[in-house]
Amino acid sequence: MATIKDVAARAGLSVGTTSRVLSGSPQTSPDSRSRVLAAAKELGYVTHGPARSLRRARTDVLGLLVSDIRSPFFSELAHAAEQEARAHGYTVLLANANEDAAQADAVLDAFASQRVDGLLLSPQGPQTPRLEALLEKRLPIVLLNRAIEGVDAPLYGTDNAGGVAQALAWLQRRGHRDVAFIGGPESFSTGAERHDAYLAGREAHGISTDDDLIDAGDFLADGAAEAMLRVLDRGARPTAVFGANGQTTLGAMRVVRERLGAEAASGIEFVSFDDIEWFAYTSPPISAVRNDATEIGRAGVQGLLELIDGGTPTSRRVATSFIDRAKGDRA
Amino acid sequence: MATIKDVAARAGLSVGTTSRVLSGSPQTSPDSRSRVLAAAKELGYVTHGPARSLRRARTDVLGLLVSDIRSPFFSELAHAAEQEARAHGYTVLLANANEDAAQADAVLDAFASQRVDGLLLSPQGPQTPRLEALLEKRLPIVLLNRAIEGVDAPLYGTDNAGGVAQALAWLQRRGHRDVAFIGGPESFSTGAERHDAYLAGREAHGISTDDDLIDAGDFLADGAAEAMLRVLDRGARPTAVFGANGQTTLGAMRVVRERLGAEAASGIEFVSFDDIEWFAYTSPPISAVRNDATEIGRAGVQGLLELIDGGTPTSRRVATSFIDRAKGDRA
DNA sequence: TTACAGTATGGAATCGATTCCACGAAAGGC
DNA sequence: GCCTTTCGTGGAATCGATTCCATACTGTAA
Repeated sequence: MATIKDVAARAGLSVGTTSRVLSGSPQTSPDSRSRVLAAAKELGYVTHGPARSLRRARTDVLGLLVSDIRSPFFSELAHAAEQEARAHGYTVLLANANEDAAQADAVLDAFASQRVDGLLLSPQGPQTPRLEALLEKRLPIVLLNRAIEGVDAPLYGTDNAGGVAQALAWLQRRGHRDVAFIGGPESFSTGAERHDAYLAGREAHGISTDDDLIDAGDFLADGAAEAMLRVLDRGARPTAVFGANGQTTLGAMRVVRERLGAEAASGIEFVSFDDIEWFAYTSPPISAVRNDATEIGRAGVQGLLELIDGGTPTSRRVATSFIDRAKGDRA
Repeated sequence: MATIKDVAARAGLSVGTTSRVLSGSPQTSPDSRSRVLAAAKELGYVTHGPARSLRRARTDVLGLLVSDIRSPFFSELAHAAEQEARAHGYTVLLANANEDAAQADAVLDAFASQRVDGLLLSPQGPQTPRLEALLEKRLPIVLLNRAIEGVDAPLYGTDNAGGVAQALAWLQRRGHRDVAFIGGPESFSTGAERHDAYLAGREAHGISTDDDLIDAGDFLADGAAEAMLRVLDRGARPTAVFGANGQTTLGAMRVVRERLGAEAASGIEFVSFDDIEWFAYTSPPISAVRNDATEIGRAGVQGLLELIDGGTPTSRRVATSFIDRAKGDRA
């Protein structure tokens, strides 16, 4: 591989001048500029990133840690983040934590060792020692989607309260009174926020305040199924079910179908926080609050870059949209 | 940030010895080992990756270039690749090419500059100059899922012929004779392989060889819809439709519904190359050949690591499985 | 003509690690 | 008890870039 020394030799100039040309310094003559560029091209020279990073004390690399890139929300977010980062000359290191604190810590170590310029973090559960160490070292960090207690970093996430309000408005429009709400874990800020917003808003939207209709799972299909089962076992017979995330709605739907039969199930309307492409294809189709993962990813990178540049970006809640898939009037 | 010099000073040893301890060289005494490790811990020392990379001429970073991480196939593949890489001490740089050659070239430049130790490439279309340059520089590269003409790199991908055979067997079992096949672009090796396998196998499975039943799109829903439309416009009335990838099947299904009505559509059986989670929820449910993206990602990384170690890994086609979602007997 | 400002350049120090080399001390062989 | 390995260590060179500093040169003003 050709180094800057080779380029300098071929151009008949010093490495100093060569470096200045290659990094676009104005302190260069047109003559040396053309000679250096020609030599670089002929040799197929590519800057040695690690060497440059060593000297400049920055890597132009951002770390992105998500819990699982396979989730549509995160893959959309990762796509947007990568595009936005690239548009600003940054490259993205990707890692999955798989909801496992040990793995998250290992990743944070690797990111720290790579000397990423900043971190996009979609945290799982609580604060970890590594994270604390990085914060102390003043590594620029932004949080995506979920907050972490005790971590004072800008947060870019869904407007959970606004999303729940959209769902409540829809439930009211559809004339539902007996609505089952299947929430997520209180330990996730998303779970808590959606739950709180629902409790705070239901009465104003003409929805029963009977707490028998409310239960919570773990944001996964099976946990949600158990929660839904508990609701039905309490004798509640809702006309609509509101799942606090995509998997939750699915799990709830499965149980309703199994316990009440497909016919009864198709008389019940479902609404989900989190839209999944194929909710249009279920029967009945599921209406949903759609997260704007693209905008969250983009905003997260922008905020992080601002932080890297020494600015003080502010957290932002990105608005949701509502996808109404209900057919016809309710009887 | 603490450097190895700080650690050495604190431990009262030279940087040489300190480095040996930290990188686990056997040439160290138990005494200096414990002193160095204690000092490192106290200072919160983290190896400076770029500096290490500069000296060692390797980065322990792999580049992963996919066309779009939002596709379920790629996000599953990326997840598996990242996990496998991490298990071997590597970190993964992720980039999306968005089916855009210019963007792919920009990414390859960035990867080259970062001096990734190897490249996992899910190519779009043909060879690009950058790729050629990297191959000439003998950068270890493996291809994922699609081949590129003229590029002699190990390929880890789906067993397209085997998958088509599974679909053909199913079509035969279900007693279909008039089967519409909506293919993908011939310029993609996946499109060409699936198409060829279908043509080669249909007769032996009792399927009509009428070419009016066959058309091709661009592997996207809209292009597939147009292809399906052409088939119907030719007067063909298939009892089953075989889509050469997930989006293709969806586009075809949409057109069948729109043109023949939902009732007629539900009498037609669909089978897709590429399984998508929610094919279970469509009506009628879609049977599918499932790609083992996880295994492809894992095998790709293993092959790449072998290549990096100077070995000569061999290409591998990963077997598909078949998800039969057909209900009951056909009349 | 002399002095001075402004540019372009070469040379050298530097970033933070790894690794080669040489040296002293301890251990083993006769 | 002397000679030869072996082992641990310190010091220095090195990786490939960037950037500071000093210098040479150009052109302008007094």
